Amino acid sequence: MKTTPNLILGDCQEELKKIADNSIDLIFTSPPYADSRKHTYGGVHPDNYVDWFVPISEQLLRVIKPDGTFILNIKEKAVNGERHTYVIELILAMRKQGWLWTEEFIWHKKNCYPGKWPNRFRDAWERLLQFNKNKQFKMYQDAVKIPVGNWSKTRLKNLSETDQIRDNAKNGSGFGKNISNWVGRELVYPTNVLHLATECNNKQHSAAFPSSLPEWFINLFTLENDTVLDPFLGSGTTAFVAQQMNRNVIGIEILPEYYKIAKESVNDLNNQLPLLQLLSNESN
Amino acid sequence: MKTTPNLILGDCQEELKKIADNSIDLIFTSPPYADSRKHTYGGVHPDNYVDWFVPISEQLLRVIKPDGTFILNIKEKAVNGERHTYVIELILAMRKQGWLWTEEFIWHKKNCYPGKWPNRFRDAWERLLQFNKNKQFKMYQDAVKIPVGNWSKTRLKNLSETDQIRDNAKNGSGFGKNISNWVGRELVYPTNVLHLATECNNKQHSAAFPSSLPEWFINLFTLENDTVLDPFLGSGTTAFVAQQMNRNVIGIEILPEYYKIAKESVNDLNNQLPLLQLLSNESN
DNA sequence: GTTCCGCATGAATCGATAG
DNA sequence: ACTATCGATTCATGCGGAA
Repeated sequence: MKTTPNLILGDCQEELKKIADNSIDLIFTSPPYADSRKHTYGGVHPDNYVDWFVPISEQLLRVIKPDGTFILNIKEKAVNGERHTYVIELILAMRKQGWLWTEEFIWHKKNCYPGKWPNRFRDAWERLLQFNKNKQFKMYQDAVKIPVGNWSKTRLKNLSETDQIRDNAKNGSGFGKNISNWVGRELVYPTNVLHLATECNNKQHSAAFPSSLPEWFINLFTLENDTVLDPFLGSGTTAFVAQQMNRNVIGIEILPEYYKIAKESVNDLNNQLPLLQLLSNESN
Repeated sequence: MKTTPNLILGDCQEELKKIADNSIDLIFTSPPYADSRKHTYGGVHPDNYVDWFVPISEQLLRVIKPDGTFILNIKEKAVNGERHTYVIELILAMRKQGWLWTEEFIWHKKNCYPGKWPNRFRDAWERLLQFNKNKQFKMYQDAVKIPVGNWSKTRLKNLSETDQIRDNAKNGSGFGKNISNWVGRELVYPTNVLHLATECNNKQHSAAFPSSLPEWFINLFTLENDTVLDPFLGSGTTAFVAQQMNRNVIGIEILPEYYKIAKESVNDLNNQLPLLQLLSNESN
């Protein structure tokens, strides 16, 4: 039974306090990056980022189930010619709080646009930090198996490497269908590097991450009817995907304009459920 | 003019002291990972790793030129179900020494070690931490340009005006990336994600990393006749490649058996220079 | 001379067992 | 209780031999 998503307009620092202890199976979020969305979120300065986040992660530690998982999508900015250290300092601070730093996944952004700076290349990856409350946690590895790599040797030899990797892209034209033919063949477990396009399907608003990113972790760490929390909802990608996957959703967003977008996108989903579920099945 | 590689048998902690200040253009090294090569290197315990490395990085800071670069290939182990924090603590410690943490490249290992565990997937990436002495450093970006991939070719073809507008609005920095500038170009700059396979199958000496890894950074950060240092030479991949690329080489290795392998491989190179240069040109 | 198949081999990690 | 060792698990790669 699917419940209506619980989308909350408010400051997550306050709203999280209203959530019960040990009630969340998965937290997936992409907090506002330091100093980037200055005009929208008030712009947390990199030097203050850890102090700003630690009270929030303390609440997250309280509300997550003992066998739940927290996935934090984050990447440090280059400040003054250096990578800033607030992310790695945050890891150390959260461990002091009691979080276990279980793993670090890499999101390799395949299709970011070319760019040039005198002293660095395009940043094509982000961290997906996995934190847990305990060493034992739920993980459904079979839910994210991928086709065995041998196909590159045998069948798709003529295709270029970039073409072969395009299986993750949503624009399932062309080779997407070819790959689906091989899915039934043999499946292997993936690695801790995710190849995903940055493209977002939503035409109106650009999300911070593609829907396949939360989708992958929701599959990996939750079952249907589990509860997914995103304390920095943004335009609502996590909530939309989780709802689509028959998970319970709690989302918190401080900005009315983003909240409105998220709310509408989830409402659309509820109204058009049959169609969208069909599409989702097709894309699998 | 190429000089004979200066390969030194000894403890780099001592041998580094004999190298002149501000004399090295690029340091590329892959130190023994914590607790791994126990049988060979004596196995630095993860908890002691930072204390062990800091005196070495202090020497490296002394010998590197003001506009030189230090690339550190490293990855934390999983200890007790968690990723250990010695790598991120090392970054903080080296910054206190005066190093700038300029960038973090990702080496995505296409063929990583197999295995299955209840709580994690296979580890398919390693860090390539870039440190510099000053904000201004030498970087020859054109030397590592890559042919534009098929994906971006098709993407650029289909690029609509709204796509450009949306992208400019997204980063909002006013640094509008004019995509049309890239149409028709043969070569583009790479990103900070490197996609390489490990060379696990070389008969005699299986290197920790493929030769294309040091090759890429040597191209990026040095010119011919510059000096490359590897204080943990191992089987000598860095020295071999640097010598092949007409760079001066200093390599330090503490273990006689590895030292011997490195020495022989570089000697082979010197004797068969014409052939190997031919091969190297062909592989480019 | 090609292509194909079999096979050994890794910067691994966990859990159990032994001292 | 804490540390050290060992077996089981798993897959991309490149070599060598065979068709």
